[in-house]
Amino acid sequence: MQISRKSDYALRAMVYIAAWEEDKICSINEISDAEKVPREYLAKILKELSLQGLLHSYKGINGGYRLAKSREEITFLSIVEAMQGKIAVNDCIRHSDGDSCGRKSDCAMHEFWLAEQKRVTDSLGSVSLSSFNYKKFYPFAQRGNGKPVAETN
Amino acid sequence: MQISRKSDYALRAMVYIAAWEEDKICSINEISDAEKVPREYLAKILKELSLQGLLHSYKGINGGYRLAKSREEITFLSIVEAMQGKIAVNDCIRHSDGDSCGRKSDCAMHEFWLAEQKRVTDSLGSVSLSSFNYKKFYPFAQRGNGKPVAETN
DNA sequence: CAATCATGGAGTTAATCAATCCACTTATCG
DNA sequence: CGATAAGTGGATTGATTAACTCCATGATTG
Repeated sequence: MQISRKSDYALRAMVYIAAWEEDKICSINEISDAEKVPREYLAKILKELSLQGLLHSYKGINGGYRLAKSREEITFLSIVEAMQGKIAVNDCIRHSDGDSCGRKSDCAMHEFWLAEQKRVTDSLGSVSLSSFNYKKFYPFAQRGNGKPVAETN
Repeated sequence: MQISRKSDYALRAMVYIAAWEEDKICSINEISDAEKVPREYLAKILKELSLQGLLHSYKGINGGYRLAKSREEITFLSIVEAMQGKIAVNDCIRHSDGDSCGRKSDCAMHEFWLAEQKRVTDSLGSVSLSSFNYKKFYPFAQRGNGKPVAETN
């Protein structure tokens, strides 16, 4: 795998959006300012996240993004995989089309990496936008139109 | 992190060498043939592994490499880190010089990645050349000059 | 001294990451 | 209607790195 900066930006953006009440629409500028992520790059990322079904986008003035699913449904794994494709700890695992790493079934490492891989995906898959504790970092999470946020978990 | 092919080759080579009795010297050619790793590339890798103190090298005819430490002392983590440097799951962790990812202490993700990181290093650090079950893949591991191998664990 | 090994350095190729620029469209508000 | 502020799309770039490859040199042993 290796969590790319792109995934990192995506996670930060999603966590940021999730910190607000559900119907709040966050613009690219707002997020890039808050998270100190390059504006144009972030635009691509948010676009991709909506293509992947994690965000809804709104055009025009007052446009922006909001979550397309509930916070519980959006795991860190789903965000990372939306950015980088399926996670793979190494080549041996990446092309798991039977012949894995070109060493067929006699690859001494394959089984080991599979287990390692599972450990990572399980871990990233177990954290969602509702279980992640963002309140600590986003005091505004309690603001908005009065509706407190993340009461769902 | 991301386990590079280089690390993968290094692991395979180390596992191969560890499968033999302790005083057996394995040449680059032998290992590259057995593990189907590009000869010249493997040469660099083995060189580096001996610079890192994991292998001893022997020049001249009948030269090659053997383990520089006991199998218990050589963990997968130490091999991977010899190849790629300290493992880091992402940028946020990589430059952990206080200011980590440029977001100082208010980085919402830092703590999370640190835990993730620890999980990975603990895991790779818990497997050594003596605990890894290579016998399954290397029937010759019982050959050699009669001394059976890996009785140490 | 010749064969067989490791060593060292330079160079290559391809891919990928992390952007950046800019022209275009869309929606709202006054 | 028309200015404004938003997202969209495409092209392009610069830096870095991964994964080699070539080859000339030097050591060791029989």
